[in-house]
Amino acid sequence: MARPTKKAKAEALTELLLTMFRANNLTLAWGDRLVSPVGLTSARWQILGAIVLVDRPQPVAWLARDLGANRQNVQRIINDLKKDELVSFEPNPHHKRAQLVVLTPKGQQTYEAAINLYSPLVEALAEDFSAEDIGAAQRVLSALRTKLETLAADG
Amino acid sequence: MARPTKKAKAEALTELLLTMFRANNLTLAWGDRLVSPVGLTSARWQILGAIVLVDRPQPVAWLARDLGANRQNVQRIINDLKKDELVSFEPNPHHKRAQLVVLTPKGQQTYEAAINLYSPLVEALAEDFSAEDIGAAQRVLSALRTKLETLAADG
DNA sequence: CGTATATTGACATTATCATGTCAAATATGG
DNA sequence: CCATATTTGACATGATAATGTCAATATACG
Repeated sequence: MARPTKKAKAEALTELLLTMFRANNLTLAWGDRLVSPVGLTSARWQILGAIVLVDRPQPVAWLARDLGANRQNVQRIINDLKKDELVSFEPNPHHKRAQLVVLTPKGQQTYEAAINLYSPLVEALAEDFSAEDIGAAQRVLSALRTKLETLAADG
Repeated sequence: MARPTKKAKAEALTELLLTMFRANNLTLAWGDRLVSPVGLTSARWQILGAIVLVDRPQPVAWLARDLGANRQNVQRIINDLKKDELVSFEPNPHHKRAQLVVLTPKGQQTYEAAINLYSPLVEALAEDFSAEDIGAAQRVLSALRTKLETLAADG
């Protein structure tokens, strides 16, 4: 049959989800190895990235929401980052307890070093794919994300 | 410029990876909620699926390799599944210690119940995507997986 | 057969994640 | 202003995952 049936599409999506689980874990492991020379892990790197990406410094709970992650785990990792002097807290004029998280110079250097390790490799990796396929994959996964976020919120 | 530059593709891939992290976590959480009525979790469900998919019963270590997961964690989960009488061990003619993992009738029923919960939802979810986009996403992620598996093995 | 190597399950340890609770601080609605 | 609900960081606890080690077993190779 030319037109894909409902079931065929559902099976394809199932296969995609299983592939995503694998690719996700492999990517995290790859990231761990990649940035370990600068003392980071995938998790710490992601959190540094979240801090860099926001326009203005935010408290931990906001960063956690941005990341779609657990507030408590983000807190723990950011506390670790503070011990390593990669981030520091600065007073929040709007909230006495919820301090703002900012990168220290060391934190900025570390993040840049991670990016410098990452950039050439992701460029090489991207060579293997067409821009169209990457775009299609992005469409599917971000739509999936939106859908599941809605489901998680409502129901 | 019409032709996507190296950097543009690399940025698109980076964005895709970040989306994948989110979609992966949301999918696992969704799966946890989905199959919790039958006493499963995403992790237990995946392992049951691996047991079902293989033609012939396999020992724990082989299943772990199939899943690309930790041998020890799979062992722990399968031990839990045995306590719940969803799987049982049967003697392996080729190996005295490495027993073969098989589903019990209760395990089969539970797995089928999970599938019955899952099927209509994944069909509904698949409606939102074109078969072409799903295929493209599958191509990208499985190529990514292959690439990273190679890197992990060599490097 | 005999030896070296690899595999496997059991066990222990540590790290990471998930979840709930609490008090302080803030925001909201009268 | 007051009462209530929400947010936030701190803390505790249990679940899950990652990593290393060990003895038993199996495999490969002379």
